[in-house]
Amino acid sequence: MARALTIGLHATIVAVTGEDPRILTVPGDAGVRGNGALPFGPLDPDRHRTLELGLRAWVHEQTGMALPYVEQLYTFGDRDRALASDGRARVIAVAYLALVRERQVAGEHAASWLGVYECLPWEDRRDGEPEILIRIRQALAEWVSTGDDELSRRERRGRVAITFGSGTASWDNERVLERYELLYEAGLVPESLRDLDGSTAPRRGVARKRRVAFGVPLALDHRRILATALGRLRGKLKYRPLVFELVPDTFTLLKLQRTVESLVGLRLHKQNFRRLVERGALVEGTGCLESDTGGRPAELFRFRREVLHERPAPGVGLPELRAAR
Amino acid sequence: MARALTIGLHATIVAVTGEDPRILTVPGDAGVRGNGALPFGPLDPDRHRTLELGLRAWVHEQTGMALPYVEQLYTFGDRDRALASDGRARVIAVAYLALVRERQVAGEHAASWLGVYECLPWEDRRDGEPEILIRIRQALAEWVSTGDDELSRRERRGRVAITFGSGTASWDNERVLERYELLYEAGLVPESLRDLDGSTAPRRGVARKRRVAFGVPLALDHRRILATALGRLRGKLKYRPLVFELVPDTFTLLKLQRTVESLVGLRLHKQNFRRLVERGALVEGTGCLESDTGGRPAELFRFRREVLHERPAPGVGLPELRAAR
DNA sequence: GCAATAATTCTCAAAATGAGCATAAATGGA
DNA sequence: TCCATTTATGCTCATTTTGAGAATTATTGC
Repeated sequence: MARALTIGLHATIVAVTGEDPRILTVPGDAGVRGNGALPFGPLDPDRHRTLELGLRAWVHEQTGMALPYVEQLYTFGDRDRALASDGRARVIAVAYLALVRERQVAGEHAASWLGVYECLPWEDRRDGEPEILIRIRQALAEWVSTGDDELSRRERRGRVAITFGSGTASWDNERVLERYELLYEAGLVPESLRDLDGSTAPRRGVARKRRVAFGVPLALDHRRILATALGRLRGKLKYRPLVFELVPDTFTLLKLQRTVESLVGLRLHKQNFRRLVERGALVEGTGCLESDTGGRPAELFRFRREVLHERPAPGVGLPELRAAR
Repeated sequence: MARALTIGLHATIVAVTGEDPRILTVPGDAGVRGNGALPFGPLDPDRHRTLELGLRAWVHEQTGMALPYVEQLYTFGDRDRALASDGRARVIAVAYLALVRERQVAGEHAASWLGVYECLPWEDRRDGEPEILIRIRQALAEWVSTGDDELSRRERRGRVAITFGSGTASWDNERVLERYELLYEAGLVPESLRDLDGSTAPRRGVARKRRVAFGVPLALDHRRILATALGRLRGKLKYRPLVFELVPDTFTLLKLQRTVESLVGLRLHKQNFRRLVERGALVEGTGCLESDTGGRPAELFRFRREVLHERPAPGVGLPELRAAR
């Protein structure tokens, strides 16, 4: 009989608290769930009629949370992806992205919120280039220079330039996964070492013996899943009105902007942001005002759900997102 | 012991021949592979190091084809998705999209090309609205009117409007899957009937007893996978230079345009298409000319692979694709 | 040499984008 | 009370990007 197969259902549950994007994590078991893990559990072919229902069931069990917005993200199936896994079963992971409004976790559950940028600190450029990038660039330069031959070095240099930008070259805020995977390969992230240690067949091309390690890791390959989720979310924000899943029913335009900024990791031009949102007829004012703004009171808006039924690509939200200067 | 799990690896292999997008199909076994099927086979946890490698292995075995471009599409896991499947094992499908240049299938393999728009005829709007849409609209109108109560009818009407456009409302060429699923639910596609027949637990909400049936079906849920693939491809063409996977090394700009048009199902403005491609520095002229154009000879161009290393979002290709009038 | 057929170049108006200035409405001191 | 400060909101303006089409050029088949 061939090796057994299991399907893990994984949830990246994102909320934005204040100006911080967070994900919901469950405590780590020894080994498997080292530093906190995404909520996950195996698909039960008998109980779960669909993958998404199975995911919702596990999330509810582990965190008490019901998920209003869920979309499938990616299916991870590399043989060595679940090294820490006990037995010899091959574990495939189907990962989902869920968006919820900021809220407390019910007391009985051990789940807790973790800042996205604690895991991926180099992704937050709202205050300009974060200083950690200086050290990352240095470490990457070293990795480039330790390529075996000129060809390999050139290839490495190219990849660094595309993902992390070179000098003047620009930063593509959607390439979250590519940046993470580059760091992984360069051995600049604890997971690379961890995976190498227990592994009989080390991943191809992963550098050994490095000591620097950027960002807080998660259990297993969950930081990779998080990177996938953040990249997807950043992309989709630009053409679908997803932000509204993350803010309360009524909100000021600045609050909306801050929420978007926190996710895309960039500052936006205030007046133009407002223009976009209003031109797209995505929101409508409630007469009410929010007074504790620190200045002139701001009007409270609500999402016009109708747009979903009006325009064919209801989305936008934020087309042509670019950094404000 | 719980029910067994299997993972099927499915490939939607797209090529464009002349002005016709096609997919590669393998002959249908009795039952499981009724009208031709996408190439697929189960993941072998022992042999296949990654899902993608497993997919490539199966495709090569069944069609002799090596795949230059492959991307993961979606994972389908509904319990009733593989009704025709023999045993009681639950089959999850991981579907991939592959792009290849037009070419013959090696003789020894039974695979053959099938027109995408034979399966999804309502998706081709290059010559304006195809007439089949008249009949589809009629059938959908009937489906709307047979809703149980006013609420249900309104909801149905809304969905029809969003997906197939209502009167003046526009047609979103990316909503391929939503259109297919609507037809499925309305019982306007052979699969709905087929699935209902053998089913002990019929899908929720699927209408029974209809006789109209639009488009050529594929085995199992493969037409659903095809719809997913076409939608994804249409979306991605707009911001990534995928077309170049589908055309020969050198091509005229019109050939490039026809290839894009065939996939997006719309006509484009010739001069503007050229401007986009050239402004994006996606191509460079070879001095050579193609003479059998029927008029003035056209210059042959080639894809500038460098752009992948130059710009961060190398893509574009065709932003803001809209129908030419 | 002439009509027909396409490729290729240019124009031009309309819309969208990027950036910034100006004004309005609150607050907290002096 | 008046003023500096703070933020919301409204408006302008140069630049780019679309969308659409006219004009020009190079071949082929009579």
